[in-house]
Amino acid sequence: MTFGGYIREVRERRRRDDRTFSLRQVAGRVGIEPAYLSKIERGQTPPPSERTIRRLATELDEDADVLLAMAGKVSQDLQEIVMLRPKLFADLLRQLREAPDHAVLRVAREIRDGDW
Amino acid sequence: MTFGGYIREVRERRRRDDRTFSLRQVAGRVGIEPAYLSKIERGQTPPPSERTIRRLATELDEDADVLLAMAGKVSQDLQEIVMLRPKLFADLLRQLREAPDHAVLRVAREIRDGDW
DNA sequence: TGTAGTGTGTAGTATACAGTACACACTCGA
DNA sequence: TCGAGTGTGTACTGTATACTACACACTACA
Repeated sequence: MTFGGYIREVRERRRRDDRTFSLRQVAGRVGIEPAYLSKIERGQTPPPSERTIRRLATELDEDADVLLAMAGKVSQDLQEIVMLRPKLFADLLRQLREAPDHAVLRVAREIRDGDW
Repeated sequence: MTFGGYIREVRERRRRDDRTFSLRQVAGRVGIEPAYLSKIERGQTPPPSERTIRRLATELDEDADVLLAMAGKVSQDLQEIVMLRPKLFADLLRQLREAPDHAVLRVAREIRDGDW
């Protein structure tokens, strides 16, 4: 699924029971030109900036990290986490690349439960 | 420590026992113009592309992920790992943001030992 | 003393990023 | 039927990215 196509799909779905989800009105609330959003949704222009994607996520009630991923981006705050301890997190991520979801989740849970 | 300053430091250190680590020769081997490397080392221009940073890392025998971090970047391959399962890894990284190194290391070890 | 090698100053370039601005044709309810 | 609202085509803009090209002054040593 492409970024633009997904945005269009979600927007039109929400529009069915809320008329304010027209392309023009969403663009207005997000703070971009309608023509630009139109091009984004049809994939005629690459996905917008992180800032704009975040606003779209809020507006459409979608997960920002997922939208960013579809746009080929990684959230700036996550990048900063990695950059603070690059070796540590680079190794960890490469270890976890192939690990199944449940293994990663367990890891997260263990850490959260704070048995440091 | 800035990216450029660090590169200069490492290069000059290596140069002490290997004359081929002059700015010009390193630039030549890395495939960029000497004037450009000079500006990078003095911070007169922002750090170069990931590709060029990787070559510098190889040439200077430094860790690419660490150099990239100093340059304010995160390796593309790591970004791709996150983008494949954005929610999963976004949550994990935010959980681990404050976790001490040893806790993260233990997690990595457990995963590596494959008790999925 | 000249020439090979050193670092640096200045100017310029191609490409991508992240949009704006405005006009156009269409539709649909009052 | 007309006017408000809809999506889209075209043209343009400012800024950042990632460099190249060339000339210059200095040093070192043969």
